[in-house]
Amino acid sequence: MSLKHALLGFINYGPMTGYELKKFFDTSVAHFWNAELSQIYPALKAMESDGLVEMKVEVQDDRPNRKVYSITDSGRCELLEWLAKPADREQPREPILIKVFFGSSLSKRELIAVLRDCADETRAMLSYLEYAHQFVDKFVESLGLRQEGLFWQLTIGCGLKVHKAELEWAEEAIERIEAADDACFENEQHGYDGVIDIRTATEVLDRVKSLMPGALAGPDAYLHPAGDSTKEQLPNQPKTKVAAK
Amino acid sequence: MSLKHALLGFINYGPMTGYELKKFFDTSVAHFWNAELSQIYPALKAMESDGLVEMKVEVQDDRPNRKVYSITDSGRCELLEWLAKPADREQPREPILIKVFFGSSLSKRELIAVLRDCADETRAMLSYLEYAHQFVDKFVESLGLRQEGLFWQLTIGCGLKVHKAELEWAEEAIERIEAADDACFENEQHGYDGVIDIRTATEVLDRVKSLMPGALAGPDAYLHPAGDSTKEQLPNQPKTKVAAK
DNA sequence: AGACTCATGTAATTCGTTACATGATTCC
DNA sequence: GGAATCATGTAACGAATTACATGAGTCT
Repeated sequence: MSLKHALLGFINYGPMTGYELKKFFDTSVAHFWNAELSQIYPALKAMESDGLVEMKVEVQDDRPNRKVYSITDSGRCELLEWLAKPADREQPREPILIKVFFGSSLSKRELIAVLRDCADETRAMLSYLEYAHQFVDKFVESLGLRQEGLFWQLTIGCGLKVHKAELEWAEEAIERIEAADDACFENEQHGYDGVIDIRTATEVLDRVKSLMPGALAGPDAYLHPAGDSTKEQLPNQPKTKVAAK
Repeated sequence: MSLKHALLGFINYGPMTGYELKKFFDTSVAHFWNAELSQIYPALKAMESDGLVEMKVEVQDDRPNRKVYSITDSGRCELLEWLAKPADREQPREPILIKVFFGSSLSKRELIAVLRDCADETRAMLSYLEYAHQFVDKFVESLGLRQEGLFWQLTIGCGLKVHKAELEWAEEAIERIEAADDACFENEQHGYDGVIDIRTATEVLDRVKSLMPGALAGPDAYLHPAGDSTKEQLPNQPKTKVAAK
């Protein structure tokens, strides 16, 4: 669970309330992690009963009381341990690619509209990140936190690089689709039994698979760790199934 | 819900069972969408009662019966409508960036190890995608489906571009961190009250925000749609909050 | 007058993963 | 003999979003 560790990370900067945590999330890690208050409050409660954080109520008369959370030794330990572990990846989910994948069902015009929209959103994201870059500079300067600045800017740099690549792809895709033969589109009006005979397709799938051993066994199959090279196999050396993880 | 529409997309190619759908998922869209059988089966049931697909049982004696789903007119309509709508984006969640963000708590060595691991996984992903590219070529050729090939390869092209960018970033980040001052690391042993005074930080946050109007109002604030330019505002022209979506 | 900020939450629902269950057949 | 393939599912759990609830104070 990354959320709890992200919260721990912020609380490790100094004691905070849930409300403040939400603010920091929105102004710093929003481009790669989001959290709603309705998720933060229960998470803090759970972390408290796990002994990772401690809570103190600050009474206020004009406003609702504040519940200030600070990190415990156990929490700091847990955080450091988690940070040093290799990061696990979330399953990527890109609705835009589903649309492109089944693009043959759309008209050329429609598919291009979808991609243009995607490109626009990506451009908006890039503007945001450029702004965020300057923002962090000013924030870091005002508080005298040059050390943290390096890491914060690295995460923004990642976003910039990746989204630039995405934008380039979308623009290229639009060009390629514009150049494509009209016969590629709106093919839903093929025969009623579908574009593909599934039995045949499944057989071909299996045949191509056996021609390209290891192919599509999942990206993990292509990992050849530097350390233990005992049980790992390269895709060109077929044997049994490649087990990883 | 993209899953149902992805399923519809495949069933639109031709009638299939849940089991076959899982196979097609794993060998074609796995790099941007995953689905478990335990999710596919209930989804198909729901789609059937929604009238998007029809089911016919194919009795088999040696193996369990097959439930073959085919798309209905209503389902095809729903699919086309969904495909033509602008794609919504999933909230990105990148645990690796959380680790980099809080990198000052780690030692230089530890942080670099985490990033190297990330780079390795990205390289594995790239190998997988290059393999997948060839796989699709052979598959498309064997079945005579040049039209679909264009779209399928575009999705792989996206993965290649984006992951290459990610890898480049990781390699650059490692260099930058290696070059960084030692004082940037393991700063958890600062004063007990934390690295930052949260009250001050919050004030600075607000001040920088007011200096950079529109900043960090979220990426949507940077969208200037070509069509209706009435209610949209650019970040340089501060007014009230920018509402979007 | 209306919206936004501060400050806390709960409840319902959706989406997805992991684990469990069954059982014949076929491949190594 | 053990694993994988074919073929169906259910149940429990976890993560995240959306909606609902409260209420004083401040800003425009």
